[in-house]
Amino acid sequence: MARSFEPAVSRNSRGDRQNKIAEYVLREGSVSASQLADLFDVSLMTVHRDLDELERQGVVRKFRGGVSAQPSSVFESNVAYRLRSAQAEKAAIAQHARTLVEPGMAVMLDDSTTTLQVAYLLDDAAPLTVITNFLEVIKTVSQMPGIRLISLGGEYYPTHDSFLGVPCIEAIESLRADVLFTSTSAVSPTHAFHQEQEIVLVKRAMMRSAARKVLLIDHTKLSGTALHQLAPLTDFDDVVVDGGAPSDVVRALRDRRVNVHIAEVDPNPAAG
Amino acid sequence: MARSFEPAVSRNSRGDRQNKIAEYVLREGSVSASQLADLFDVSLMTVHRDLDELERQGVVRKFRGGVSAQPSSVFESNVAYRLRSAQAEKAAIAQHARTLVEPGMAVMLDDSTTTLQVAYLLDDAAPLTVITNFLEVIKTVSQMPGIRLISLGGEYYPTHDSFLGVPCIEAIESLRADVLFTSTSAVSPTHAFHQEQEIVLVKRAMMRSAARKVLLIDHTKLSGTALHQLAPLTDFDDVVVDGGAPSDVVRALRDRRVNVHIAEVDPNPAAG
DNA sequence: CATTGATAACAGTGGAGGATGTTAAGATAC
DNA sequence: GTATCTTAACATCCTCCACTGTTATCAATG
Repeated sequence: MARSFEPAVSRNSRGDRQNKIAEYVLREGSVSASQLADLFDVSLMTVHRDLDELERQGVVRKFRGGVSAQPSSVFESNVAYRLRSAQAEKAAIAQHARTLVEPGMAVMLDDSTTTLQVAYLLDDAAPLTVITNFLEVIKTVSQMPGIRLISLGGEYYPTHDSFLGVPCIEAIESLRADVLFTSTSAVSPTHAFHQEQEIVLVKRAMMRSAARKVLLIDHTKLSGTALHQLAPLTDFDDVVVDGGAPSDVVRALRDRRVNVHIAEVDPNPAAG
Repeated sequence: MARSFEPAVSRNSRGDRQNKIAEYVLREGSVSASQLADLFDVSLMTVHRDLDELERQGVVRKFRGGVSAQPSSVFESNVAYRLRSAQAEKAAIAQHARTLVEPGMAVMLDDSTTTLQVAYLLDDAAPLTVITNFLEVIKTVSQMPGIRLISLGGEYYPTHDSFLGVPCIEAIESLRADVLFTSTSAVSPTHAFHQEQEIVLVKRAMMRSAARKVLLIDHTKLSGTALHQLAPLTDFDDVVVDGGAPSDVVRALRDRRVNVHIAEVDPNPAAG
């Protein structure tokens, strides 16, 4: 009866091609739709559909005849692209996070793809209480027998697939968790940042309600900033990054008394 | 882009056969597994799997060599069986409920299969706010563009697939809905009942927070009772039943000033 | 101990839905 | 106005997964 709690990943050929298209566009700067159709040996219609998808994700910008890399900042596009493909790193970080969980604990998870990876691994940590506002985590954990699930209510935000707002914060404030796993979109050497006000308020509330606060960050998010400051890094009891983090950045963090853990990427993820 | 929000109904052959098996067992009282395999022309293994499923639903009881109808009370088994098959009635009731919804409203839905049917129909009522504690409704409505979704948090109960408890009630109390659609497991001529304390508390909170309270009841639930009293029927602004309701029962309700609506079952549901 | 029933494990099958291509209609640049 | 690009709509194909059957092992009855 050991079910798999992995996500239902869409067929690879499509995602693969989109990744390659993104890579190509980011490298070349700009390219025509028909060129891409030629290059990847698919119809023009399929290229258009891929480009629509990539544009929706903010990786490229369409114009009549083709696409270009998001002009506002090539760096950001690059980040956006990398975000979609740091799966192995996130899995490694999640594995490390999993070791911090003991049966009987109350675990709080915020809405991020990294904490979702953690959720997939909680199956055999029962008995456990999981608290979250992330619908994808809710769907996953609700299928796990032996895990008590507490949903934080609130208004549903389709862009994050999670519940936010005042009702959510009030729900958080009446709970206490043993450990919080949270992620964010950028960290500087001193602070964690996020671009959305609503999310920042919820994450802060979660931090107030958790005994141990763990920040999960893949290395593509290091050395950046975003609009809103979330918290100083020293407010977290642990910061888990993957092995791709530059050693000087890690050293700088440790110099500032940040408790950094390095999660090495499993070189052979198939042999589970 | 008009997607269907119907449920992913499992292939009919299986459900059909299970219904027929349930029917047969309830009629005969007891039957051997090999008889059933013969009768329905499937393998013994399949019969066992069906019987496991039916036992899980509390419809039959397995013993070595076969199954019998749940001996504790044939009546209840019968109810359990009917509950699974009043789909057409529930759909008709949901259609009627749908006519009470206007764009712009805040609609509250509790956790019941009947209100889930209502949720399926809300797609084209946008803009709309939907408030619910039922995970299946959350999954459905979160896919509907233009509908604002507010999740009531709380502890997840796998048996109901919904969120209950104090956090849920507190969330309800800080909201106000224009209309509440609720269902329950049994109604007498005077009151609505439910067998579980937790559910009753949540439903009562919902009733306090809704301007208009609508009770949705298929006729198999009429003239019964359950452990806990939920509310007098006159507390509801409307009670919607399907056309299968006995006319004397309907008359009795109306004599007691209950505002009963009859939802006729669509004789040709395919021609939508 | 023998016989029958129950379950576990693996393989085959069919159907549903997603992805792609084709065609035609609509939009936009020149 | 024309040519080119884009999108909508439909048909087709393919893949995944739930369902079923078969076989083999395990449990229970007598």
